[in-house]
This record gives sequence, structure tokens and C-alpha cells, in this order.
Amino acid sequence: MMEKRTDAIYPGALPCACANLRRAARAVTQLYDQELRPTGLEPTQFTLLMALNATGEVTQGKLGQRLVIDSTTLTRSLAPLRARGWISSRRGQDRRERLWRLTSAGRRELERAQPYWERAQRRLRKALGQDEWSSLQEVLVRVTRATDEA
Amino acid sequence: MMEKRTDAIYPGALPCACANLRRAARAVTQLYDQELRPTGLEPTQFTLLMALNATGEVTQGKLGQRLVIDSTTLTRSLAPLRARGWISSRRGQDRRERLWRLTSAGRRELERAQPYWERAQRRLRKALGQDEWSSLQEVLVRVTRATDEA
DNA sequence: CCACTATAGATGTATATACATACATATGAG
DNA sequence: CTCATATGTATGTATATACATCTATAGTGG
Repeated sequence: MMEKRTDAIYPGALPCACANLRRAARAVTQLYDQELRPTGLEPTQFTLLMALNATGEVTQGKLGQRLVIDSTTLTRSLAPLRARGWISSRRGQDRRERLWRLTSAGRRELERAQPYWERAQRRLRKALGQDEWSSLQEVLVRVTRATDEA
Repeated sequence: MMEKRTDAIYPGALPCACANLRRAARAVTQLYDQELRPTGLEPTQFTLLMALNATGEVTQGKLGQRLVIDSTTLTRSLAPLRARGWISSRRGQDRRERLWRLTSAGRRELERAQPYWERAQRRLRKALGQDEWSSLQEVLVRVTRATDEA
């Protein structure tokens, strides 16, 4: 179990932007993971269900672009969700493509998990304050876009 | 290989702060990984060398607190660095503890890799602009701290 | 139609990461 | 001092993640 960090080293800025970002991602992932625990969903799995719910049927490649996940990584990340019947796929007109969509069981699962996710969101937003929360979201989108132009 | 995202879906904000953060971390990690490739170091490995250089000799637990990495995760993440002779460890007064430090070979390795890391830093800073770069670093530190209080 | 080349995804392999649990050592109540 | 409990790390197991490479399919110039 991760120890509370408060009483020892209070994480200061790291000189490396990548290290800073990864560290924050670990910290926040742990918070969301904790809240989502009762649902049995990993944060990543919840994100995939939510993304498919938002996009509707979408190819593996486009889903990867939206989430900045290598499309070959998705081959494996999506497999357990399919195994549980929450998503399904079919071949597209272009038979190389795989089109994914949420099943109705998947939609129900997403709805079941949503309150736990909302609790995580509220918990972080409250600890951060509304202003920081907003600027976090904005700067993250800009960073994500910037890497594409860099 | 990750595809350029520009010409298809331009990553918009995700409703989930955790998903946003993880996505940005993936994007930025790929940029740093690309620049660090010639050195043979993974971004995480570079971060560990840099952190040990900054702290001097430190226990595994404290190192984990600083980087928000579970200390048992470090058991495995540090192993390859020790195998290559860049770090070494000894037992502390408290014999349960393991104290880690950079070797002189490790310091040389860090110096060798530094220019590549700096290239990555410059590349991201340039794409982001100085203001966004600064606010990124600040908000990330606050988020990391907030999870400890949340 | 045919040979090239390009693209979508699958598979092999490796690192990063956490949690549950196990083990060794420390520490405090008596 | 001695036992009960707490703490630091190691190990078993699982997910997340990427890249290199492979295969199947698509698109293109002749």
C-alpha cells in the first residue's frame, strides 16, 4: 500500500516535465482507483467504456488517436471488456479495420460505475479547488496537442 | 508506431480528470522516449538517476515518496540500474531499509544522457510556450499534493 | 489485372506500475 | 526481556503500455 507522503517528503517540483506529469498521473490514478475499487473496474477500463459511449461505433485506430493510446495496445486493453460482454466489434467496409461499440450490458455497467467515478471527481476537485481544477484540464489538453506539433 | 493525430481526431478535453492526465502523460512520455532513445534509457530510468543525483543517498521508501512510486515497485524498477552498475545499495542502521545512491558510473551515464533530455525539454517547452510550460509545472505539483490531502 | 507500397490490427517481448501477501527487523507495553 | 504490533522491503500476480515485426487487406501506377 502506498504510504501517506505528508509526514516525510512533501513532493516538490521535479526539473523534468515528463517526470512531473507521470508522477501526478500516478497520484491521481491511485485516487480514482480507490474510488472505483467497489466497481471492479480499473480507471483505464472505465475510461474506455466512457470513450466508446461518447463516440459511438468507432475503429480501434480512431479510438487510440482520441485517447493517445497505441492502437496495438488497444488490442489487449479491449479484450477483457469484450470478454465480459460490455463491448463488441465487427469488421468494417475496409476489412482491416475493427469497429468497436458499447453493448447494452456495457452501457448498464457504465451507469452502475458512474457514481463511484463522480465521487472521485468531486474528491479531487474539492482538494484542488475549482480554479485549479479548470486550469488543470485546460493545460492538459494543450499539452496533449502540443506533443503532436512538437 | 503511434500515428500522428493531427489529421483525424484532434484530442479534445475528456470529462475525466484522471483520463486527461493519463493521456497527457502518455503523449509526453512518447516525446521524451523518442529523444532519449539514442541513450538507451527509458524516461523512468532517467528520472530515477536524476532523482538519486538530486537526493544523494536515500532509502527506497523515501525515494518512492518523492516520486509517488510504490516502494515495492521500486524494488523492480531499480534492479536493472543496479545490474548496469549505475546505482548501488547498502543496508541502513535500520536493517530493514535499503539505502540507494548513484555510483560514479551512474553519474557519468546521467551526464551522457542529459543533452538528450534537454532536447526533449526544449522541444516541449517550445511547442507549449513559456507560460503554459510554467503553469503546467505548477499545477502538476499542486495536483500531486492535493491527492495526499484528498 | 499486377506488382508495389501503405495501412489496420495481431502478436512477441519488454518496461512500468500497483496491490496482496510474506518476511525480516524494529519498537513499545508490560 | 518478551510478546504484540508496526514498518521496510521482497515476491507473486495482474494491468497498462509501447515498439518491432508480421499478416491481411487496400490503394495505385502501369
